Amino acid sequence: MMNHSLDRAFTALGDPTRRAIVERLASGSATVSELAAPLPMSLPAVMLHLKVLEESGLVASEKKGRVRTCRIEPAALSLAEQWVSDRRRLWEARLDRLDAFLDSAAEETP
Amino acid sequence: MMNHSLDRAFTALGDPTRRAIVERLASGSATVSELAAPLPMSLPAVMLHLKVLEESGLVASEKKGRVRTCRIEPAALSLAEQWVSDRRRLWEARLDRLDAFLDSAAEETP
DNA sequence: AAAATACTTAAGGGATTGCTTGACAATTAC
DNA sequence: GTAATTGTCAAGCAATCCCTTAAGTATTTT
Repeated sequence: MMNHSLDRAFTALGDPTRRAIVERLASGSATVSELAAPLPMSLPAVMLHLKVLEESGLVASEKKGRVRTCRIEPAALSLAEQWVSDRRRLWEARLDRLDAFLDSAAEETP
Repeated sequence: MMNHSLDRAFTALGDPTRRAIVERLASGSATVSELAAPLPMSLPAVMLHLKVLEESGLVASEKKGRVRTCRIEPAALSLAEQWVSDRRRLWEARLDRLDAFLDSAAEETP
């Protein structure tokens, strides 16, 4: 499965500026200017980051008048979260089985 | 907090080859050659991906004789998972509060 | 000791990323 | 209607990324 949307989601989250944007949006919607205000870069640069976030599906936005308001898209976050969670659980299940094996082996040769 | 380790973890997971490696390792440790076998690229290329994964903390490895064996490092996976989870929950809690507000508002003007 | 195996390092090249500045809408306020 | 606000587009540039091939090193195997 050539999962393009996970590519984009994880790559988007790999940049500290974009994570800061997601962090800010997690506590409520915000306009482009509001998002840009605390960031140490030009407005066009922030726009580019927002574009990446939108293409990844992590963020959505609507323009009303001259103001664009952005919000989290929880489904995409959930997808990324799930991928990591599934792999970690699979690995940990393996470890559990190994522990169980070692324990039973120890019982047999006390 | 300038979270460098999350940068590396998410960026690492943003590449499909590296996700394929993590996927493979989730179901058990493997040598470099075993990891490289199904991948459509040269061995040195795979080594570079492994280097990125190790620097991100997602994967660890040990060399015994001439064979390097790689394994998942669940703590780093957990960290990434947690970051996404926390933001999603924060956002969803907001949505819940909004629903509650709309419900109570509807009760007051029936 | 020679050959095969398993990995590693180095050099380089083409594509992508993350910014910048400058110019240009489109909308709202005065 | 003029000016301020808010966002967008375009060109360009330095750094990084992902891969290649070629040439090693270290460890078995025969």
